[in-house]
Amino acid sequence: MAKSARKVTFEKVERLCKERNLRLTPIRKRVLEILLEEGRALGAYEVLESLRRDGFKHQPPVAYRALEFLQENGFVHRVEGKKGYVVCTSPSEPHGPVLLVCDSCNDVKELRTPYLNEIAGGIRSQCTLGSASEAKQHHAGKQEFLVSAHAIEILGCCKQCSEASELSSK
Amino acid sequence: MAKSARKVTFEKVERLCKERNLRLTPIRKRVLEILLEEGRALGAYEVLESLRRDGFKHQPPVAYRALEFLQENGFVHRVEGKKGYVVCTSPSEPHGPVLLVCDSCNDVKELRTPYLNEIAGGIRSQCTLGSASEAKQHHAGKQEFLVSAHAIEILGCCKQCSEASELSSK
DNA sequence: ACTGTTATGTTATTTTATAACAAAATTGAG
DNA sequence: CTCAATTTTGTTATAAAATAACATAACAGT
Repeated sequence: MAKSARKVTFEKVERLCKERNLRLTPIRKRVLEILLEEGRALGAYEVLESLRRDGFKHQPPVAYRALEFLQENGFVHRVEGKKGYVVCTSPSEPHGPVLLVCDSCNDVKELRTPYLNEIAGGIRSQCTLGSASEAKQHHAGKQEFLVSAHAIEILGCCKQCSEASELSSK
Repeated sequence: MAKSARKVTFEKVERLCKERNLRLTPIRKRVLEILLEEGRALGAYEVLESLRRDGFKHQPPVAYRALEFLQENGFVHRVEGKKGYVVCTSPSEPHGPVLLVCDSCNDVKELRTPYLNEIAGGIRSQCTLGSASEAKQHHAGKQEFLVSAHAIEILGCCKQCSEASELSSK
């Protein structure tokens, strides 16, 4: 993520916290910065190590609590497949993420919201039907499955890593 | 999962192993059975506990190795959000799963393959473009992101649990 | 039967995550 | 401001999930 984009995101989160009366305390702010600076999925213990270098307290709960706060309020996403966390690129309203996760460098790119809704909507609409009897239930106002959230992680190789491996194989 | 469906799935995996010269050893077979019997996402240590009850060896690597074998060959899917594993309902050819995961009972329903491909195709087609410059790269045969796999997990509440909580709230 | 390969047995350790409770800081009411 | 309630932080300890490493056993092909 470019430096200017980092700043924009950081200020957006600060603004959102004020609007919502959330306390963006020094630890929470620093954890957000750490994630913004790295750009890739960071594990809680990697965050912890950064906190240690910055002179913050660095027992596991310190990082986990800050990450929990940021995640609950939609400022970061958990990357399940990497047991890590990345900054959300559109924190204005909560959403399930669609993440492109690079397997070699852990870089994460979040797909933009309009497309996200397209996918999520498609999934949601499919969840309630599929056969004649299920369609009937759907019409009766019953749901097969009540969707509350989703996690979509696409694994692969980012542009940088593709190019790097192309070069090295020559 | 109904008993007959379990049997069908089990025999399908046995057949696939023969076709592909894979060794479905007693441990691997038993782990598959355990997952089939439960139907929901089971953690490695839950599998291990079942193995122990069945008189099998039950150190962690025993379960992890069997699960790794089953996963690598497309017979089970990992449920990242639950740190668990479920049996794949269409193991004939490898695919990234689309899973409906119940948050209260860990029941997992895998969406059927045709729909899966629809989603996956949608995601794949979106990965290469998005802006004019990216579209150009696409036409030049370059990819922004090379997709190798995906994990799509929809969280929510299954029918049984919805009905149960409806009853208890009356 | 021999040999290379694959799978299992086993111990130990690493990595990830949370429980529990005390102390400090912050907020809001009076 | 002062007090009480709430939230956040500090800290210790432990739980839960996953893997490293290496020895032994089983198997497959020659």
